[in-house]
Amino acid sequence: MYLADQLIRASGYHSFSYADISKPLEVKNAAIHYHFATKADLGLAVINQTRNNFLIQIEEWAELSPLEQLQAFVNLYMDISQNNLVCFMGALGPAYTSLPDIMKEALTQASDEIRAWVSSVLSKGKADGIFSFQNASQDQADVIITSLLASLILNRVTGEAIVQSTSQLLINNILA
Amino acid sequence: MYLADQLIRASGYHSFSYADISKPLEVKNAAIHYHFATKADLGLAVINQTRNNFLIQIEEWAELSPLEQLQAFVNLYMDISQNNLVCFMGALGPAYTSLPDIMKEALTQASDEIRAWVSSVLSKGKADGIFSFQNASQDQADVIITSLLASLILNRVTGEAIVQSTSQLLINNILA
DNA sequence: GTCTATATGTTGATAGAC
DNA sequence: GTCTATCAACATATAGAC
Repeated sequence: MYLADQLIRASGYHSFSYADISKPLEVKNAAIHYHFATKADLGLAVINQTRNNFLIQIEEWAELSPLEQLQAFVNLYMDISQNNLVCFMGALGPAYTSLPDIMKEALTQASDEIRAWVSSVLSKGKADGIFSFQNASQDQADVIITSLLASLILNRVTGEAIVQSTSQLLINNILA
Repeated sequence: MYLADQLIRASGYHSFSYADISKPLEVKNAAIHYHFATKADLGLAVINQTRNNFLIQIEEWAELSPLEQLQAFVNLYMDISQNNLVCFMGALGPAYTSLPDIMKEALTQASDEIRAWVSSVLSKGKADGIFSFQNASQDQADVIITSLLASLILNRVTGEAIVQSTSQLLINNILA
């Protein structure tokens, strides 16, 4: 599970095999199939675990200010970049059309959850007077999410710390 | 070539096979190998063709104003979204670590070219007084590029027209 | 330049013993 | 719950005829 997650975020759903998981665990691939009948089941489990982790996180952040919540969200991407990975949406999203249906559904639900939360944080911050922006909260949220997501991708392609500069800019841009 | 490009932008380098190309063309896979000895050669050709197209494009845009140039750049993403694809960087970047070395190099060079051009357009626009932003041109360019790139990804995952709203917001944000 | 034929490896997956 | 053994399908790639 943990390994599958790392492998997916390292290079995607189609780039890893049961052998990549069973070998490091010093187990046979049949053992993996016992826990996850098909590869789609494994992929789905990874998505849903990530969704669940996110829901737990934002629950823990409930008492923070909108700015602190946004900072905490950005820090998720920082952590991922330090492991030289991309986020699960960036890893699975581009191959969306080639994913099993059950993974597509879960991925779409995940995007809904993330977008709704960021949007709500921005709305609250705007109402509190800490954030200031002209556009709809959802549009502003989408700019932040998409930029962070692809910053992780460009981090690896360019070898530069793109996510560092973009995340700072994105936050500064909406500070009142 | 054209087909390989479409297939890569549809779901990535690892998701298509020689059969996906030879069948629609009503040819045998050996015929493809004649033109591209290895799959890596084919992938490299797709990247370099895209790079070349981009260099030709910005050459044609040379006489436009910085704002028009930025608009033209954004329109590239609009066109891609209408075909329900992602850009080649979004398709190949997440799988970067699993790509053949020759493709990695070309992809890194492509990112350098794109980032440098957008950054230069923003610099010119700022000098001309049409653009206004606080941060380094490269950082501002990176926010725009990453947001557009991942907007195409989220377009497909969410089924919504994310790239429409984000691109408008990104341009409005830097207008003087 | 495309074909047939084939080599060689890997994939996800299953049956049945322990 | 993990093993051995095996499967069919598919992958990339090559040799040699036309």
